[in-house]
Amino acid sequence: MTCPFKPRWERRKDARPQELLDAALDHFVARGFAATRLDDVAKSAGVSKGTLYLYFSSKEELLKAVVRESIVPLIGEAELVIEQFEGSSEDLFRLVMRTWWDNVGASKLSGLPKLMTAEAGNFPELARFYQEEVVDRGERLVATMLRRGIERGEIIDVDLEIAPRVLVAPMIMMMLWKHSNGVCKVEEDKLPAHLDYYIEMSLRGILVPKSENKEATKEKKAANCCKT
Amino acid sequence: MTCPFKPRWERRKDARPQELLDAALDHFVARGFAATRLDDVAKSAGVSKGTLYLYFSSKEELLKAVVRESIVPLIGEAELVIEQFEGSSEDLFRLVMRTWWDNVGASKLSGLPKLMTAEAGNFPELARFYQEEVVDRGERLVATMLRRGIERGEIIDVDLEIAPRVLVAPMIMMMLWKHSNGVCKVEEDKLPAHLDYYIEMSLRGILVPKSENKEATKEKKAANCCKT
DNA sequence: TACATTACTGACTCATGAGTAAGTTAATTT
DNA sequence: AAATTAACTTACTCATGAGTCAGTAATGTA
Repeated sequence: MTCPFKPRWERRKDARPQELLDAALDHFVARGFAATRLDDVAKSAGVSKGTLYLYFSSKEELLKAVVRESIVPLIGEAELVIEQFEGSSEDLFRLVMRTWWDNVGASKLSGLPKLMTAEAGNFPELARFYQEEVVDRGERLVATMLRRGIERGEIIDVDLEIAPRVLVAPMIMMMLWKHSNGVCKVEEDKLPAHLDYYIEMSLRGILVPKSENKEATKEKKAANCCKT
Repeated sequence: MTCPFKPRWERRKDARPQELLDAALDHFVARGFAATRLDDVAKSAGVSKGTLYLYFSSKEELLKAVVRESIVPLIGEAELVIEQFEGSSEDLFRLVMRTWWDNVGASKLSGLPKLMTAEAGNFPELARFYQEEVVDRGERLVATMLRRGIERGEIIDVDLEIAPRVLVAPMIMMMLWKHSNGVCKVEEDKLPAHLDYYIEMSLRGILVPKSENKEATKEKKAANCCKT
């Protein structure tokens, strides 16, 4: 069983925390907080439960760390994109939503919304943290994008408190679907089509109608402009 | 302590199951499956844990019963509304969405999506049941409504598989917000405004533009037609 | 190569809560 | 009013898994 040439285990103080966090995210997302066993998390990370406790003082602290460590980098990037962008609101909206999906929705980080939805009630402090550092910041981000569009005369005069939430909802739902095995089984390969559809429909809901500028080429151009 | 004129407990075989289901829904929604104690559920229903086991053979069976008993009546009504409706697609859409919110979103049943999102992974059979009897049926319902509108020339030629999901997503999210304490704390009293906003924005996304029929009264009429 | 350090293990304790069953009391029948 | 039924309670068992800690082995140092 034991190979005489390889040590039974290695000392890798630096790598352990991140490996444990990765494993923990997987388990928490898959089974929920209460139902995940720290023995399993440790095993997935290739260590024993005792080691886990060297790096995280309790199950709850582990959960908090998972949430904290995985969201910090997410929002910053998108904020930069919006600041620096030069083109039309239409293109900016597409860019931001697609980038967000590529970076978050398509990665394992897409499990966070499910985790927070399920566990927010049991961890009020953690919920507040997530609320402030992810949800609020994300909404402000979309509001900024909309304000820019309104000022440029490209987006209708939407409510900057409500519109971001309505716009963001389908994106969050797509992430939830990915992780709620069986509930609303959107086939994995259809999610990109969903994304396009959602983006174009949302745009029709907020853009100043083209017909107010130009009279020709109206028809149903907006409906299938996603097949670039 | 014990009043000599009232019995310490009553025999109410008929009322117990529903009272237990109500209490169970509350606890499951608030804390998740694994974290709810059957002692607490029983206490909320005014009985002891032993009594609970007279009516439900296990914790899992209780969960299944909660989901089954609470969703059956939901969809049927809406299906009828759509069949019988005579007016425009615009009005039908508003009617269906508002009715759904009043009957489900505003009641404690709005906790079901959260519950299923969180626990689907741990209960595959239950997830399949919910998928078939709630999600699929709901999507078909919206698709029927859209098809009707397309045939009447009032709604653009949307994808009948994808569009319903995108349209329904914000509604589900509103229910999730209500029950994820702290995460995206939409103030309870703002939800109706949200609903209106969501409905009108969705309509702009799917309706054949007014300008194709009539040329005057374009401006931004759609933007504030929710203040009937 | 002996020694010191510490990352890591694994077997333990102990609290919790699901499920059980013997006993109790309300209601019903004779 | 005594006997019977069954709805309900209470006190129990037993499995599970979070958290602990004494011991072990990998690595660095002299």
